[in-house]
Amino acid sequence: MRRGLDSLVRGARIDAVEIRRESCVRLLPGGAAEFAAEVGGLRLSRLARRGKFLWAELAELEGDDAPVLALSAHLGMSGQFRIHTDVPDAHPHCRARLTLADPTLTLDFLDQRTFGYLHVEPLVPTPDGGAGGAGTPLPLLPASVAHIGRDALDPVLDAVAAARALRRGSRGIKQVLLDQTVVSGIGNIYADEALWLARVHPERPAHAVTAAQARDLLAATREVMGRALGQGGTSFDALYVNVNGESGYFSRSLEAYGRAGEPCSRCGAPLRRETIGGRSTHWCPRCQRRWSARRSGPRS
DNA sequence: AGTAGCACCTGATTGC
DNA sequence: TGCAATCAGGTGCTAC
Repeated sequence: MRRGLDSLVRGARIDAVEIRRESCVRLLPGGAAEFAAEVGGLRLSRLARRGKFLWAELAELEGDDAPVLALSAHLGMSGQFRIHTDVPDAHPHCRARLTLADPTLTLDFLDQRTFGYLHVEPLVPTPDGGAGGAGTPLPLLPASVAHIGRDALDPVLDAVAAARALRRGSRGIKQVLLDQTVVSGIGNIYADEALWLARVHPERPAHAVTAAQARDLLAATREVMGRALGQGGTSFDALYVNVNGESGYFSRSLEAYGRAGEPCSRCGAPLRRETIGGRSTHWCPRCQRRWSARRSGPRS
């Protein structure tokens, strides 16, 4: 989504804002009026993301002052950005429409479940030195993004520190993978896929994960997310599409997620599904043991 | 401080 | 056919 937006809207001027559902700008005290007043007339500059948070730096039309504001967004469960070269009738789930100039485009924010939002906020320095996540490194992050950890695919991610952080606490390792303050960008599907690839049980307490497993998990996460990105994401239906309304293909490569009852491609055991921590969780009961397999071979 | 539980929403699908 | 229950890719707040 970031790549698609960057290639199409970078540099465009925001000429008009139509908030079609007030709650999509709920983080602003002044609501739709404040949003429109803040972003109107500014230019969408670099598009960046960290984890699932996406933003555009907002540049003044003239002068080359460093941007101090960002138009940020979170897609929640069902958010989409769609770009049109004309002005079509708005989709029923269209929550906001930005009219852009230079180039002339219609940028729609769609969100069926309305957990997503648009926001305008200052860019602030971050304790970790700041990097824009996968994509262009940035010195600053939007204030609401400053609390999350570096993206799993961030080239500047400290893998040693991240692996150590994954092993802290009593929570199941899947919960820790989903905790965006540890490493960001890992969602429910990618957590299940990474755990399957690294052969780690989702409920293993974080402190019982070995250093080698933590390294494997991080590597598996990067592998899975990198491959998914290469295939345009894991979209399976019209709710999950890129800026042109196209679906990704990674759902065809899933090994665990959504495959309950099907044989594990490694060992043939039927995959299990259970709700863990409120999230649907899929794993192979043979490859992914809650506790390490008993040491084999003779003891001395 | 760390963690579990729940609220926030709409719409598609499933089951009676 | 109709209606209610269930489920969905995420985050953040509150209470313990």
